[in-house]
This record gives sequence, C-alpha cells and structure tokens, in this order.
Amino acid sequence: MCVTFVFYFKVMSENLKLSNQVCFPVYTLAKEVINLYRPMLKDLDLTYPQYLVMLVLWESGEQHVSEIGCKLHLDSGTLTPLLKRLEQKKLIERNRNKNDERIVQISLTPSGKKMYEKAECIPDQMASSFNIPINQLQELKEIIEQILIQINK
Amino acid sequence: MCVTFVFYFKVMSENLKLSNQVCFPVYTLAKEVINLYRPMLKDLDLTYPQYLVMLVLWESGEQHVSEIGCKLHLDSGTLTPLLKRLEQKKLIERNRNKNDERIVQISLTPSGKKMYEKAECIPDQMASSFNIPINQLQELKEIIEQILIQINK
DNA sequence: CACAATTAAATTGTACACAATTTAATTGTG
DNA sequence: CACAATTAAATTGTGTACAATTTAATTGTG
Repeated sequence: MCVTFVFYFKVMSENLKLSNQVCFPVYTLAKEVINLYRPMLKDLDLTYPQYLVMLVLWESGEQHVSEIGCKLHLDSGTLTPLLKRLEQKKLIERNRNKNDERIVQISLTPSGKKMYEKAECIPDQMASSFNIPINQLQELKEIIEQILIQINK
Repeated sequence: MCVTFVFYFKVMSENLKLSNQVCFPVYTLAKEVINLYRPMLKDLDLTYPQYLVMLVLWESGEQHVSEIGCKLHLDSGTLTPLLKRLEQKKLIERNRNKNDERIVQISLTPSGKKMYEKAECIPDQMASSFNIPINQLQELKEIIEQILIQINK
C-alpha cells in the first residue's frame, strides 16, 4: 500500500512552486511600485526610466550617455531612444563631445532644470501613498543593496 | 556671508538623490535577478515571464488566461502574445471553453509537461549562482510580501 | 424575450530591456 | 605612420508591460 502510494502520486517539487520563488516577489514588487509612480509621473509626462535619467542629471549635471548607463544599469540600446524622447520633450540636449566625437554629452535644458521643482514633492507623495513603516522600507533597501553587491561581485 | 551662502548654493533635496530612492534598488534587483535566470532559461528556450507561466501550469494544471493573469499580475495585453509564443513552441494549447466561448483554456502539451523535468534543477542552480545566505533571502521575501499586501489593500 | 451592461480576450500603440551587430572615432603597437 | 584593437553610441530585432480600445459572448433586468 505504501509502495503504490509512492508510485501513484508524482509529487510537485516544492522548489518550483510559485509561492517558494524569491525572484517572483521582487519582480512583482518592482512592477507594482512603478505602477504607484505612474500617476505622479504622468503629471510630468515622464515614464519611470525617464524619471531616473532626470534624477541623475539633476544630481550630477551634464554627463556622457555611458555614465548615465552605468548609474542606472542601462545600455545604449535602451538609453539612445529614451534620451531622444527626452530631447523631443525639450528636457535635455544631446551633443557630441568636441574632443572625442564618439561621446554624446547629455545636459539639461532650462525647462529640464525647472522640472526639478515639480518633482520635489514626488518622494513624499510616494511615501504617503504607500503605507509602509519607514524602518521596514529602510530594511528592504539595505537587504537589496547587500544582495546587489553580492550579485555584481 | 552666511546669507550669500544660502543664495549661491541651491541645495539638492536629499529626497531626490538616487541613493535615497527605495524603488530604484527594487527595480535594479528585479532586472539583475532576471539576468541571472537568463542563461539557465536559455537552455529551455524560455524568457522569465514565459517560465512563470510554465510554473503556474505545472503547479495548477489547465486554467483560464485570466487565472494565469491573476496569479502573475499580468493582463491579456501581455499574456495573449506570450501564450501564442508558448503555443508556437508546442508547450501549451489554447482552446476556447465549450460552455463559455469568451474563455480561453490554457493546457500543457506532453512536451510542456516534460519540460518540468529539465526545469527542476533551476531553483538549486539559482541558489548557488547567487551567493546569498538563505535566511537573508527568506527575510527579503517576507518583507516584500508584506509590502505587496499593503500595496494591494 | 430584448437589450443594456458586463466580462474575457484580443488588438493597437507606446515605451522599455537587452542581445547582437554596426558605425564611427580613438588608441595602441609594430 | 599604418592598421588592428578598442571604445561609445546607434541600430536591429525580439519580447515584455501596460493603457486604451475593440470584439464577441454572456448575464442581468425591465
């Protein structure tokens, strides 16, 4: 009886159950947090990756495409079209570097700089729309940053 | 002197610095973990979202497009073309429900079922490629799941 | 029963994300 | 100096992700 039991039921490996996946909640959370940003960013007519590019330009000023890519972990295949869209919206300028024509310098236009003022309230808006204790968010951030260091070793 | 200091330096709000963003590490981790899956999934000729669909089919068997969408938080705009690709690869079948023609039933083909055996090693491979202590991963998963519950309230 | 409302997928359109390749400029080496 | 190697972006192609709309089937209500 015990033997037939073993033969009749092929047990689903616990490992492959959705509920036991670690990556799945990370993937889901990333999408859902970006969905929370969406209405706020819509007011600025920005997508989340476009907002990230604006953040690094506000923080560090004019820089190469590859510097932005390094900070945001994005390659030129993603950035080139994204930057062209920001250029069309007159938020940035793209100029070839005079000393090295391979390099494209990305800089903010006056209206790109001005958008900073409108964006300042976003972190607080997010924090309130998103009813999680600060210490829990801090803990999440620290664990993820440790894991990212491990992955990138 | 102090007054001129205030006027001359416009201070970047700490809130908008990339290093203080919580969403950015979540977004980065999701992409990087999917990149770790990529070489393993390439052997199965699956993308990460396709792998997730296979997981729910292996776990729960035949089901509606919308049931898969509910479990994976994906809509028909994403799932319809993805499922057509899995169908082209002969891993699944798509059939209209006889009782309600609006519903499309998704079921595994024999080769879709068989792929389960090849996929069984993936969680262990991931765990080893990814040098993070198990308890830290467990903690990450628990925090994220709590946050997802909050967000979906 | 008729028909408005609802539902499930599919479709359309925009925007990443990334692999692989190409183009053009610069650097290193014989 | 010539030319192979390298580098930075751009390009090409595939596959999500999601908003908005459409299509077709079903349900609810007068």
